[in-house]
Amino acid sequence: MPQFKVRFAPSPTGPLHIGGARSALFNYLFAAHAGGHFVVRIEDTDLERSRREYEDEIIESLRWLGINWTEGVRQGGENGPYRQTERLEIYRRYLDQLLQQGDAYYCFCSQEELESERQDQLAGSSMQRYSGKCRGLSAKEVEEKLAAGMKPTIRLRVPEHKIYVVNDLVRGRVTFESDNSGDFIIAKSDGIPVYNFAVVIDDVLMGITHVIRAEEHLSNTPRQLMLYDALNFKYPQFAHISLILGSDRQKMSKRHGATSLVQYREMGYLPEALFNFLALLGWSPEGEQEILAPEEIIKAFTLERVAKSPAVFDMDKLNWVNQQYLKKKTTSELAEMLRPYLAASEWAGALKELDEFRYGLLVEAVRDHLVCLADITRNIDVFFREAVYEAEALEALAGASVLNVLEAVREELPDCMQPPEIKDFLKATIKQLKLKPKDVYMPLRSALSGQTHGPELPYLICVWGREECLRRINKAIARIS
RNA sequence: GGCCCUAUCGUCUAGCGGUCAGGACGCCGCCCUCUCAAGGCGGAAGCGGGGGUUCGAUUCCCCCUAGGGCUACCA
Repeated sequence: MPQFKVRFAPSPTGPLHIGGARSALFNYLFAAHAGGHFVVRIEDTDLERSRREYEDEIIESLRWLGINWTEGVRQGGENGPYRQTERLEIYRRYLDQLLQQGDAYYCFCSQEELESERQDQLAGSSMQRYSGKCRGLSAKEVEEKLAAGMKPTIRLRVPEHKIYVVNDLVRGRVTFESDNSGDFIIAKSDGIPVYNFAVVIDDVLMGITHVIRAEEHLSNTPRQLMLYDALNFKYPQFAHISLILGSDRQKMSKRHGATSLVQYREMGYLPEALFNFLALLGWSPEGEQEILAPEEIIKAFTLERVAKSPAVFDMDKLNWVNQQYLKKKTTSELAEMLRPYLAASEWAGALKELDEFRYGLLVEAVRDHLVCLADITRNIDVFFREAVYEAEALEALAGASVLNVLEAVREELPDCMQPPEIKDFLKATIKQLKLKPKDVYMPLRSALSGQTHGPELPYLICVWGREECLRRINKAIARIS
C-alpha cells in the first residue's frame, strides 16, 4: 500500500480563514482516510506581513477544529524545520544549482523599470511578461554589477514552446503553454525565495505525494512544474479544490461578515459543527445523511467526490448544522459552555444569585432557541427584567376571568422548582376554574412577564420561584384593577 | 487584455446517455402547542443559451454568455 503524504502550508499573515480551514480539512481528511501522513508547514517568506502571533492563532484554530498533524511545526519530524524562514540555506543550495546549470539567472532590473515595462505592455495590449532583459548578461557583466553592490533577483529561464500538463485529481487534465509565462522571479533581491520556488523544494524534500490546495493555485502550477523539471524532481499529484465565495459570488472577504475561524469560535459555533459544515462545502458523502461525525466523514472522504464548482458560504445552513450539534449536548454540558457568554453579559450579576438547579432549568428552557452559544444573551432577558407590559399582554389581561386566574394562582401556587409539578398545578387550576388552557396560560404569562411569548411557563415560574412570582402577580393585579 | 477554471432549485449538492431530475438549508402551508422555538407531515422552487454527436441528452463535443482565479521582488 502506497504511503500518502499531504500538507497544509498557511502563511502567517492573518487569522485562519474559512477557505484555509477547508483546505486544511480536506488534506486532513484525505490523510486520515488513507492512513497517510499530514504535514503542517509555515510559509513565512513574506517578511513584511508574516507575524508569529498569526502563526499561533492559526495553529490554535486548527487544533480547535479537530485537525491534527503527524509532522510539522509544533510537532516535529524528520524533514524539518517546518518554517520556511528557517530553511533558507536549503533553498540557497537549489538556487545555486539552478544558477550553475544555467536554468536561472540574476536579474538587475529595478522595480521601477519593471513597473514601467508593465505599463507599456498594458498600453500596447500585448502579453504581460518579463522582457528577458537580463537573460543574456555575460558572466563579466554580472560580476561587475555584483561588485558594484547591486542586489539582484533570481529568475528562472522559462523553456520555450513547451506544454505543461497538470493531471489534476479533481479537475482532470489541464494544459498550459510555457510561452505564456515570462521568466519569473524565484528569489527576491534580499535572497529570500518566492512562494513558487520554496513550495516546490519543501514539497519534494518533505516527501509530499498529494498537493491538495485551493484553486487559486492552479495557475501557479505550471511555474512549479518548470521548477520540478529544472531540478529533475518527480511531480506529486495535484488536486485543486474550488474556492469558497461570499453571497455575492466574490471570493470570501471581510465584508462578507465573519471569515476567520476564531470569530466563529467566539460566537459559540461548535468545532464539530464547523468540521461537518466545511466538509460539505465542495464534498458530499454518498448517502443522504448530512450530519456526520468526524470518523464518518473520514471514512467516506475521497477526492473523487469533491466538486469542481465554487461554493457559496451559506450562513443559514451553518446555523442549522450548529443547532444539530447543540441539540446533542446535555443540558449540563450546555450550561457549562454558556457560562463565559453569560459572565460577559449584562445579566452576569443576576445569574450569580441563581442556584445551580435553577440555572439548569433556565438553560433547559431556552436551549432550543440557540443557534450559537452567543445567542444566550438575547434569550434570557425575560428571566431578569422587571415586567413591562406590552400591548398584547395588556390585551390578554383584559379578559373577564383574568382576575380569577391570577388570584387562584396567588393563593395556591406551590413552593416548588419542578416544572412538571407546576404544570400539574396549572392543569388543576384550569380544571378547577373550568377554563381553556389558553385562558389560564396567557393571562398568567402576560402578568408575570409582560409579554405574550417566551420560554415555557412552568420553567419561567420555577426559575423565578414562588416569592418572585407572587410579587409579579400582585403587580399585575394592581395594574388591572 | 492574455492564460486557466467553473456552470443542476435562492444556497450546498446527488446525477457519471434512457430518472416522475434525488436530498439538505432556507421559504410557504398543516399538525403539535399558552406563546416563540423545537419536532412531525406536506408544498413551491432547478438542468444559462445556441449548435452538434446519438434512436435518445442534465449527462459527451464545440461556440456564446455569465461568474471566478492567475497574470507581484504576496502566498
